[in-house]
Amino acid sequence: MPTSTVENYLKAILLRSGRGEGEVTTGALADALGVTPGTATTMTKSLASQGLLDYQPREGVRLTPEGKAHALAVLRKHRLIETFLVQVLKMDWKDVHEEAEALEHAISDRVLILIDDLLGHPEADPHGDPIPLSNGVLAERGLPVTLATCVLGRPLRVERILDQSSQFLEFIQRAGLKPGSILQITERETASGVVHGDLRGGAITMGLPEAAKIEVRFA
Amino acid sequence: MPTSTVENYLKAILLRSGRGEGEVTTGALADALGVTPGTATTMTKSLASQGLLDYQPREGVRLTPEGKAHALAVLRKHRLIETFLVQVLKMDWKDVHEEAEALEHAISDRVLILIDDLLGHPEADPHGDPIPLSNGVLAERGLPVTLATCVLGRPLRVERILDQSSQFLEFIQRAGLKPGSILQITERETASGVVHGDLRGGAITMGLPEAAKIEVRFA
DNA sequence: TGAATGACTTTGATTAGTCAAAATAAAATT
DNA sequence: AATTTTATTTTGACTAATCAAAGTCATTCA
Repeated sequence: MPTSTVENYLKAILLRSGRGEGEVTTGALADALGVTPGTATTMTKSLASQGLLDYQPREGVRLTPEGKAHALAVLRKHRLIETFLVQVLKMDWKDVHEEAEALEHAISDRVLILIDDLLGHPEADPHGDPIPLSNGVLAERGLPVTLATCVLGRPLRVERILDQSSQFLEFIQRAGLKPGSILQITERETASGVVHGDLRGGAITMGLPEAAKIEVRFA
Repeated sequence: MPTSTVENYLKAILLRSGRGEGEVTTGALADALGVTPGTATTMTKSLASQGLLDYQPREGVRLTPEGKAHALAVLRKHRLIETFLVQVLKMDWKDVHEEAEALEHAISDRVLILIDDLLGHPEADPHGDPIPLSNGVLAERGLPVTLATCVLGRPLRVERILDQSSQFLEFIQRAGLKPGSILQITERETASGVVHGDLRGGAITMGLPEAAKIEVRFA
């Protein structure tokens, strides 16, 4: 029974060790968790001694199989809870991340199964992020296509929003870009860093970094 | 933002300061929370210094208005969560207490309002315990009538189960004595400590201490 | 009334998680 | 290559919550 602090560290490492080589620096961890670098170093050493991750001083950390299993279980809880909050409690889309952050450490496996059943075993949460299966398998797709990299002039469906900050989600909601929405990109000006698109309902404009946070697929 | 430990102390004090004079001894608290007496003393002093309760050494503690408001808020969460787990997630009756114990510290007021709406503002949880209102009013009834004190031969409706241990709840379930059930007591042998009753479905027998934990009202 | 009993409190120590600031190592710059 | 910058680690200290064991009261009981 790891503490919620431990769970948060493991989850943060999992989310940051993407498809790349998977080494996460203590500095990045400290940033992600809002603690000082020294604290992150201390904690990683402690987690390493518990067998949850491998740690080479000044190199970074990497989850062990055991640590990864834990992290995936927490991520599964988080995403199922988000889905539950939106679909059953009709909670506002931009608030669910924060709520799930607290609940993921308090909900038992027993309750999680009931929630999963009630929801009909969803594959993705409201942001379009895939929900790990209970056996720890996370359906990771190939290289993601985003509004910053997609071809111009073809209809696209929004698949996933890669930034969970409520500020960004509010923009997404205002612009009508939730997962499932259909749009196409008309112009991309790399030099000025601006992306233009067409959406049923009107034209949209956003910056390149923002466009890179919206994953799409051919509609 | 009190810690969950603080919330547990406040709730335990509230539940134990019933209608009596309301002084709870540190020893009783230690028992209730499963800590050593010394720990309970230390904590009560700390809570007193935070203005959540009044503490006279070797006398006991009593909630201040502020402490009581906190405690009632936690109790409201606990009982609404129990109701939610049974009614929405169809969780087994005897498991909900334990689950709610964890969730009551993690669920935000925002989510609680949504749950309360979804449930239609229930007045009592599945055990029949009254749910405090959001303004802190707790509908306490007069002196309770239980199977240990009720008259014989009259139809009664089970109102409330006063023991939340899963062992006892399992007996309640087996016997068909959930809140709402109708029965009558046919015989009470104080000397041998046994109570006999009739229930649609058959006769029941239990000990006096057990009978005292089942609150009833004329059907 | 004067010990004995039991309840409560103190004391000293421990664990988890954290920070601030000093120390060190590696990388970048000149 | 020497120096500066930046990232990381160490050190010492702190808070919340806890325990074990020693100390203190007040009450019973003889």
